[in-house]
Amino acid sequence: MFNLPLLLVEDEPNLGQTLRDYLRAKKFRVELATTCAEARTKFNDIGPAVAILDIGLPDGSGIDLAREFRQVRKDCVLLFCTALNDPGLRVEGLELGAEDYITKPFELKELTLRLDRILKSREFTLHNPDEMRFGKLYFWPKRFEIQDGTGEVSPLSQKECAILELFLERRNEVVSRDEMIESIWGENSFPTNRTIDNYIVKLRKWADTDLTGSLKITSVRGIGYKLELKGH
Amino acid sequence: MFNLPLLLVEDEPNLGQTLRDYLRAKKFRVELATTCAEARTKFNDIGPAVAILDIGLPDGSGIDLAREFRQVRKDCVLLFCTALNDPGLRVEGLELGAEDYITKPFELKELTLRLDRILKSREFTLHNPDEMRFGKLYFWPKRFEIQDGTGEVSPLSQKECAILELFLERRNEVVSRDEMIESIWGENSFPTNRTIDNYIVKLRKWADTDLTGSLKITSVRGIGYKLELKGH
DNA sequence: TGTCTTTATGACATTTCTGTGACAATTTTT
DNA sequence: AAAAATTGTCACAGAAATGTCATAAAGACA
Repeated sequence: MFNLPLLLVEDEPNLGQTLRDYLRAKKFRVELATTCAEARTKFNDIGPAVAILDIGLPDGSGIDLAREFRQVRKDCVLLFCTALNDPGLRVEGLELGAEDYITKPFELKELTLRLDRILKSREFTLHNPDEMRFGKLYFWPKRFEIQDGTGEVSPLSQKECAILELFLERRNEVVSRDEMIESIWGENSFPTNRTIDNYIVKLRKWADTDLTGSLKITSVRGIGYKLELKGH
Repeated sequence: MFNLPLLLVEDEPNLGQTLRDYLRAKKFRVELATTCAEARTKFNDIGPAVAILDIGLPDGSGIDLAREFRQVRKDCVLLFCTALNDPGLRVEGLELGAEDYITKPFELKELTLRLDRILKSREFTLHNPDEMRFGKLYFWPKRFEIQDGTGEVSPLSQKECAILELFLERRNEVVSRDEMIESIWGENSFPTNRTIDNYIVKLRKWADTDLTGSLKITSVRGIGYKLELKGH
């Protein structure tokens, strides 16, 4: 149903894994991190639409983490969950734009009820973001525009847009040709492989301008392509 | 600004009055009740858009109260605030459709932050403005007039107005032909593509007078048009 | 009624997109 | 090492969408 990327940051292994499994059963694409450092890496990997953050982490505070995430991805749903029932902290979290703040102990059901409520109200926004960012690439789907690593903004055609959106929704994952065709051309249309390759050529023009060379469209022979950010 | 009717149910006099004053300062029309009985009366009196309920009341539970209110007024925003940090109760409250659940102690700021967030998501802020501005373009929808980059004011026809309004509501975003037709002509009318193109021609006459050339109507092939302000 | 505006449409030139083939480069298989 | 399969890239042509003008129908207004 959803398949939204979700980052779960929780240092207590037991709780973390329980939550992860539970959220996966709820059809989220969950990555679990146990430290701030790991959280940063995985944040860049999956570009989560939702982040559930423990506040007390071994190498830092979830609040600081949230602040960083906010800068990168404005529309990411932030949710704190912590044992500290400290009014000051709660205010700080909410001022940061956190969607919610759950105090331990809580029941799994409470978490999902709160999540459901948030997601319901933001369903449209989550699936129609104004801006998508990946490395130095900025993409504005509603504007049909992209900004490459050099800062130049260029218009995109309908198809270019659709393909780029696919790649950014599934960043770092391989998207097969069949999936592209089905989701963009529809089942009744059968473009040549060359057609897709050509759009890849075009998209590479933008991706390659990330001068660090960390953003790449890689071909996976016989399957399809992936847009990946290396070196994090 | 808001002046929304709000029912506050809190039996502790000190906290109740503080909250009431604070919320009044925030431009809510607040009624304070200290018992379930009083709450029922005042609920019927003011028909609140928001109800903030303490759970532990002298003559009953805020949860039961909420259940009654829900039946009468489905769209009322319910917000529990209580000293009991009981996961079971929280779940019960949220299942009832409560918008949020605050645990004491909390800061006033937290309450308003949460309120703001809820109200924002319900978009109480919608209104139709007298004046819309974009770049050097001024548009007065109620007067059917536009002022272009040269300062000249011109009258607009009904359709010109409607289309311009759409563009200004969604500035910088692509508006599809279908959206325009649906929102302006209605679903039963099927104007030719040429029809829309021609209105675009007319609107461009105004947009192009922004001599800096930063205001433009751009076509996105196969989709529609966008009115964009470049260089900002 | 006659004039003026609004609205819708058609004709035609122009632009842009899109898909494809040709061929080179690369990887895999034999 | 050669052959086969896949992918990278370019250029091109047909198709489709758009830009623009002229024009006709339908109202509005005096």
